[in-house]
Formats: sequence, C-alpha cells, structure tokens
Amino acid sequence: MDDDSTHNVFRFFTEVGIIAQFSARLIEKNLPERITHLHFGLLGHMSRRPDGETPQQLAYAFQVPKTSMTHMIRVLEAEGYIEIVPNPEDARSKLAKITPKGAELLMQAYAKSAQDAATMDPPLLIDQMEQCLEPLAQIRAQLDAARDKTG
Amino acid sequence: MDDDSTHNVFRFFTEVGIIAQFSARLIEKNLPERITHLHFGLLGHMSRRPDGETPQQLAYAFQVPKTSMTHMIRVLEAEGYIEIVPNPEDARSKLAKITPKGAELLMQAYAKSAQDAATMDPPLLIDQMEQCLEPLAQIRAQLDAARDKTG
DNA sequence: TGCTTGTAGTACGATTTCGTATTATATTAG
DNA sequence: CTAATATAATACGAAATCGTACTACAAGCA
Repeated sequence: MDDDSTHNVFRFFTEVGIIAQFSARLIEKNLPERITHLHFGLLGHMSRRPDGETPQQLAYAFQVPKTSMTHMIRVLEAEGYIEIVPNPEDARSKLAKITPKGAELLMQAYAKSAQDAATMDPPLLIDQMEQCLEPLAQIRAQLDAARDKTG
Repeated sequence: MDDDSTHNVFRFFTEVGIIAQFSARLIEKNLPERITHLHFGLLGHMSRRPDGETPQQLAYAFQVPKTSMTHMIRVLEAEGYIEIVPNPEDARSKLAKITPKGAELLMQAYAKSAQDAATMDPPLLIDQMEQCLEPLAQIRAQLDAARDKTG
C-alpha cells in the first residue's frame, strides 16, 4: 500500500470516528439518563428478532466483550426495556427480548432524533449520506469478513 | 424529511458507527496497555501543533467532557508521551505538548496499523474509502457547524 | 455411563468516563 | 482599584467498561 493510500485510509477512519461521535450524541440527547446509543442499537436489533437473542450473540454483533454486554443487558432489564428469559435450548444460556416499553422507547427516540436531524442548521447533507451508503456497506462487510478470518 | 431519507440517515449512522469501532480496534491492537485510539488521536493532533494546546481546546476538538480530557492527558503524561506545562498566557490554564517518546509511539502505531491494514484478508476496500472521503468531510463539517450554532 | 473438554454467563476488581461542586485566576463593571 | 462575574482545571463520587477467574451446563468420547 503506497503512502497516499495509507494516508487516505487513516483520514477515512478519522472522519468516520468523528461522525460516529456526533451520531451517538444525536441519539443520546433523546434517551433517558442511563441509556446510551449502544442500548438504542440493542433495542433496534432485538426489535427485528422477536424470539430474542443470547447475550453471546449480542456481544458478537455489537463487538463488545461478554462482560460489558452482561452489564448493558442488566441496565435495560432494570429499566424494563427488555426481559431476560431462560433459553429453552440451552440451560446455560438466556434470551433477551424487547418489551413493549422498550419498543415504545425505541420508536420515540427514533422519531425525536429524526426530527432533530430534519431541523438542523445548516441542514443535514442527506445526498452525501446516501452517496456513501453503498460503499460504506461494502467496507463494513469487508471488515466483518476480515474479522471472522483473523479475529 | 420523508421516511425514506430518515431511514437512510439512520442507516448511514449505523454503518459509520460499526466502522468506527473496527478502526478503533485496528489502532488499539498496536498501542500499549492503557493507551486507546483516543489517546492516539490526541497525539496526532498535538503532533500538528508543536506549541501545544490547552485541555479545554482538546476537550472541544475531541468532543469529550473536560473532566474526561483531564484524565486522558494524565495518562499520557504519566506514560511520558506528552508533557504538561503552564500556559504563559493564562495562569489558570496549561499546555499539553507531545514529547519525542510520544511522537515515536505515534509513528510506530501508525506504521504497524498501516501494515495490518495493507495485509487484511479480504483486502481493504481503499477505492470505496477514497470515494467516501469528500462527502464524509462535508458531512463532518456540516455537523460541526450545526454543533457550533446549537451546542 | 463416566470422564474430559468446551461453552454461556457472571463475580470481581482495576481502570475509565463524566456530572457536580470547588479552587484559582481572569475579566468586566462601577 | 474593587467587587462581581466568568472561566480553566481539577477533586470527588457514581456508574460503565472490560480482563481474569469462576461456576454451571453441554458435548464428545472411551
């Protein structure tokens, strides 16, 4: 990889890092006290999986250590946004499922954040975002694939 | 903003968030124990500002609370990667400057991470990254501008 | 079956994050 | 100049993160 490409890769990661921080702030502004953008992501993930997922699966999907996921799930459960039930297929395991209260929170935060995004000044550059969507998805898939090969 | 655009904005933020996590991992794999990608970012920032910057400026640039920045620069100082000196222009304030040891760490981590990036399997999609660079920079600038207006 | 090895989740502790309150210095008004 | 107000950084404490070690159950094998 030549110096120019290397520089561009780092620049890409830098921009992505900064934008990620902004988006986290945007969401968290519309979430209750102890709930972070990661919790929001968890709720969204679970809303698409009504049968629930194990902490292990969630930890893998969100790229956080198992112990961190244990803690996050506990917070969500303590606040009533998810429920944790035994896994009928494996007595060692559990399943985390979103509750109606969690679905409600998800929807509200989504709507409020969309409202915030729509009323930004200067306005959000949606065209540029859409233009990035496809390449970003490819990049993400590549990084995912590389992770599965090497760790 | 119509539903389609809203959906795309959230999808954009989701992809960006995941990629940011991957890049953090990539860098941190090549950093010592207590040093994170944020510290790496701080060192890079300071390397471009030989006169140093105040903790306040750094906190603003990296979008973290002042108290968090206090802690981060203490870690960097304790490890000898930066030095903290009084600000000659304001006795309340301080200046954080990168040390030779810090510059060395920065360079080494950069080189190693570039090497890792270059040898990924499947290979990194550099073309897609370069394709995103310009729009991402615009998006970042817009988010920055919106922050300065509203907070 | 009984044994060995592997896996899911958690207890625990060190470190980090970050909100609130405090201290020291600077700035502004009168 | 002096007093009032604002600002830079930090002390402190509550909560979050995550590595290591552990427990309980599962799976493979003799």
